[in-house]
Amino acid sequence: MTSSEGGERRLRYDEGCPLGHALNIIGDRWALLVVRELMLSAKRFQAIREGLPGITPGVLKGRLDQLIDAGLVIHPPGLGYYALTPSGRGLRGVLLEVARWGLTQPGHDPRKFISPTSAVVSLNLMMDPDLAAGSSLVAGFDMGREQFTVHISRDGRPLPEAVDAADGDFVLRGPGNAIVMTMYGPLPVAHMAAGGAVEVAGDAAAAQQWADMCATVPMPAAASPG
Amino acid sequence: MTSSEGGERRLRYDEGCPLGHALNIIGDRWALLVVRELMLSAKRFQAIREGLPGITPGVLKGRLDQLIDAGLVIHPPGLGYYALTPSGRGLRGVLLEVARWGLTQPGHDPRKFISPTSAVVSLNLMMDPDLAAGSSLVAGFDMGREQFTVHISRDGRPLPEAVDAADGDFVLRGPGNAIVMTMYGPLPVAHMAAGGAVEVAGDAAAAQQWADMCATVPMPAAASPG
DNA sequence: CGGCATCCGGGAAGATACTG
DNA sequence: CAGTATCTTCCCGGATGCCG
Repeated sequence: MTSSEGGERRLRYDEGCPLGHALNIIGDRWALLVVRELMLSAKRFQAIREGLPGITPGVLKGRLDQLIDAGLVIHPPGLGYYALTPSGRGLRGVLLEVARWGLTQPGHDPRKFISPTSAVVSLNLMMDPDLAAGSSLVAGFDMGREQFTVHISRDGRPLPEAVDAADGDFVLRGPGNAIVMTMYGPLPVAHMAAGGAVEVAGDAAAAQQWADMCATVPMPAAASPG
Repeated sequence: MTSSEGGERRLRYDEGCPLGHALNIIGDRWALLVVRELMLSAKRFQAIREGLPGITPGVLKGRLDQLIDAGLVIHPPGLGYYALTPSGRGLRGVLLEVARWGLTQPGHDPRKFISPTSAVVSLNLMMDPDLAAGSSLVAGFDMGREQFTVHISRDGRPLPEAVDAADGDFVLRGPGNAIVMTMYGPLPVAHMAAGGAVEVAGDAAAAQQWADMCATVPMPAAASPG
């Protein structure tokens, strides 16, 4: 009962299929969301909780133990944080593919809580590589406890990095929702800033340039004034 | 209680994140495996069950109802079969991405049951597009009740099709496991056929050519003779 | 206070038997 | 063949309490 127990005991799809095997490991409730929260940085128990509204300490502990047993997460004794292993980081493509499909499904409401990590990870879905390729813009996102600096790779993909203090050509400050609405919503950045949803520091034009490199999702009304 | 109930009532991750939204729809136990079974053809209740060892009628019915409510599956009244909608077929990439990751995880045992559909879907993971591109080979897989003919696209991807009677340059007959072991295992096709695991009809050399276009997974001992 | 362990209630999943 | 009915088991979610 040290914490290393319960590996693949439960939820066993008794199949040779790699899909079944994968789902034996990451098919449990909350599992993929826990992985998402750790995708960009190691975190302490409480920090993970803050990104997963509704999860209880017991369930989170259980899921973390399972992920540790499966080799996706490590928890160095005495240091008190949790981090992904290479196996866990290998789930990035899965996360993005599932989220990409989720975007196509009706009922998606971006006004609900969006965790800082989630907001930054979804950049990988929204940013258009063709538009972003070659850009040397650096974005900063300050969502309170969690802050990120995002560079752009040569082929136009965002390279997020968790930092202590967000920095870049511009910095957007606000909750995850507001940041997402500002970057992916139909309204210009200046309008969102004027509305008080987010605070823009640095080069406001650069912020708008960045938003223009991202796909636009329609907001379910109430976001755009008549 | 017609069958249209229970949409997103349960398992609600109350998030705006597209990942959470997706998992609200396909995060339930068995859900993705049910989708997999329908990926290549419409099926009747009992046929779906045969591809999901361990599922009980009640659970399968519940999952199908949920998928119907979510718009991923249709069940034309009176006809008695279930089929994917375009939304459901859109999960193909998710299935493959998850399975691809599953292949990298230790503990994967291809000797366990592999459903016919699963065996053919995994062709998308194992076939090397560079090796297969330009090939005009057509494979047939006869796994009893379920049979498939597989062409190869110009860019080297397999194009499976469920058929009544498998046909092609060669036809492999046997259970899913044996077919998978023959195609992706380290041993030559002729050896597997001699061992009685599978039966090869048609051009045996073509069958070996096909196997050579696929990646090889190591079998967990007992498959390769000392 | 953060990081859990424990206890309890509700409900989904598993097993089995049965019916239209 | 396509489910339904029932019973049991066990996970999830909520609250509380311990412990460094």
